[in-house]
Amino acid sequence: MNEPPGRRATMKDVAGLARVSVATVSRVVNGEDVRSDLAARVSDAIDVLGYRRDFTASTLRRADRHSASIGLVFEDVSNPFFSSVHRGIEDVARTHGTLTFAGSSDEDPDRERELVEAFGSRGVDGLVIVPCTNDHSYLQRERRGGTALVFVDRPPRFIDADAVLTDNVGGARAGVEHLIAGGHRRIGFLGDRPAIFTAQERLRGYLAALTAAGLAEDLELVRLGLVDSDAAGAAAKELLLASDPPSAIFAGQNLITVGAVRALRELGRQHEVAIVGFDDVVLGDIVDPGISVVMQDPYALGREAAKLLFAQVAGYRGEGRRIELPTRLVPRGSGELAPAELAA
Amino acid sequence: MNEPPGRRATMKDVAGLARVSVATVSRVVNGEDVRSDLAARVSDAIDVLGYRRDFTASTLRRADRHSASIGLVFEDVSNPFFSSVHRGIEDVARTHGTLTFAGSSDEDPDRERELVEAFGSRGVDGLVIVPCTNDHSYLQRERRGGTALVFVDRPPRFIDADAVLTDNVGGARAGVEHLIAGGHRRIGFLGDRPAIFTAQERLRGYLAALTAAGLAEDLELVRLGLVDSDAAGAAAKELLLASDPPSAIFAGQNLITVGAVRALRELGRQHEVAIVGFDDVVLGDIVDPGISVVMQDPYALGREAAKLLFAQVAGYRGEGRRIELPTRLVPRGSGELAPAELAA
DNA sequence: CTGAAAGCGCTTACAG
DNA sequence: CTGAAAGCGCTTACAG
Repeated sequence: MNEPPGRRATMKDVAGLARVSVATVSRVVNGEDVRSDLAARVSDAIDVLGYRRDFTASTLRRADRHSASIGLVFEDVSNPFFSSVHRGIEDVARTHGTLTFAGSSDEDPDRERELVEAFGSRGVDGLVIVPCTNDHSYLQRERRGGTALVFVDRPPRFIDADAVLTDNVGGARAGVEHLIAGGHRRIGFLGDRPAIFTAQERLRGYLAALTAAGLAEDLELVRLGLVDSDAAGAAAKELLLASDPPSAIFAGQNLITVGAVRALRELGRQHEVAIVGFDDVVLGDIVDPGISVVMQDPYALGREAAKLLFAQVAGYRGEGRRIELPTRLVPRGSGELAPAELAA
Repeated sequence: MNEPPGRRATMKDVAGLARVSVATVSRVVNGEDVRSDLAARVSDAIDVLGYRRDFTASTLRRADRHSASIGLVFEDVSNPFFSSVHRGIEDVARTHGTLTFAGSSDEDPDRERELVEAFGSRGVDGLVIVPCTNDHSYLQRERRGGTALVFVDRPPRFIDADAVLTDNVGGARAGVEHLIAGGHRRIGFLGDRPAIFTAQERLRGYLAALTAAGLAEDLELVRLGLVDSDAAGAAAKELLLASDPPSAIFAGQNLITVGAVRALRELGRQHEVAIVGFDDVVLGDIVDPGISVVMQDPYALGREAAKLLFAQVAGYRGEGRRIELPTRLVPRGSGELAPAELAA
């Protein structure tokens, strides 16, 4: 580590060594036509000096002004759902020679705005955002500055923008209908914070399934605001230990499913109480019983969002587009347990 | 989406509206002392124009030349291990007002170098890298340019740099010794590609445990190059269906553990063959039997790496430092199954 | 404290 | 095709 950090070579240095103008160096670096002997001298000088162009400086002066970077705002980069979205975006961005900034909002609106601000001040070409704010009109400023904008997982509010979503209502409804078809009449719902769009939608799907089957909704069976696995586990226990407990549970999200499944095991009732979860969970096929889930495709969510984003960067200026990706019900055992009355 | 993307306001625009020089606007933006009436005019103009400083342009001219951005090179941003490292780095970077680029190399040396190149040309202040190349001397160029550099999960080769690693040898050894203490004499090893440092080290730990116990090593029991869960599952089956099969398995990594556990279930032998895995796996406590693991702490790996990185950014220029984080053995059932001879 | 000027590293009209 | 000059948006000596 002992070498002093020397100054990085500049185009001027290269030009001096190659005895040409900086304009010529610029042309060589950018692959424009240059007389071959000059080009050779420039290439040699570049090698000797270990020169590399400062891309951000070039962005400042270039006609397109593209930074070839985009910013991603997730709830948490380490949540498997979002990290798959991330990878989907990265793979598309790579084909556009674009690098990705990523950051976690932790569902804090201030953090979200700070990230957008920081990305914006670094001149990103676009923003992919999983919003936690209620009002997204503040993003109008980025839009006016020419920044592309796509929402993923949750839709825009008070701004017209592209969005890529999962069919949350349909997915939840299919999961709950599956339980109803299995004979269940009392089905609990464990959900995330009601402020979160996907949590609302999945609750809607749950209620729609009940209504369609002519089942009364019992708000005693609905628990919201479950922020992590532990909260979900506690809520599941409460539900099951109450009088007139549900015979089945619909879990609104991966961490909630994990918590609920743990709770069932702790009560020793994993073979009695049915459960279907939204989102796949690792090892869900190996647990006994296997965990039935409504799968969504986070990688595709990211990939589609990135495609829309780069269409904007390339010039698309139409109305906000909306893509809704389907879900898939995967029965593995836990969702196929019969209610106790029938089993007996 | 219909508004035309207007030009972004510049300092010059603000200066014009506020009837001051751009130098004064710069001073206000940077919180330096400015006469209060001028400062007020500038603030008003900033609000009216929706002005925001171009941070990258300021980096070009600023004395410190810091871009307040760093680049992360992972194997895969969506692998739960790396995404936890990512989050650990992000949380420290945030306290330094620094944004993070992230990219996936997929164990492709060319991809790794491309990412480093791209980050470097965008002037990142530092690089945190999980290398897949054999020779890291190419990073000397970044170092000379003043870029901070920290290796995480895998050590530097042919360059002296800071590194944050897990005690892979000790962790694997402890896991295998646990199986030996349970009475196992034939223990299989399922490992990742032998080119990967952590795979080598964990194999070393496995062999060290055998040697210390006076057990002969049988290369028939060692399967390497398992790139995903499916490959690991196939290798596990092969091992168990051979003549003279092992009574226990040590799995070198989270995806391998998942594949091996699936294979055991498919063979219906999950209650007969013991298994210990390196890395925790989601729901590992819920499967029957629970999956015993050697846990490492990816979040801490990221956090410590980022601390070293920012120490360099702040001026540290000493020898390469090395931090090795301990592992923790977590028995959950699968690692405590007795060998068949004893059980019978 | 304030402003005019120079300059960070680069690209781009503009002459030649 | 090549080079001198201007300028991208900003900060920083330098005079006043």
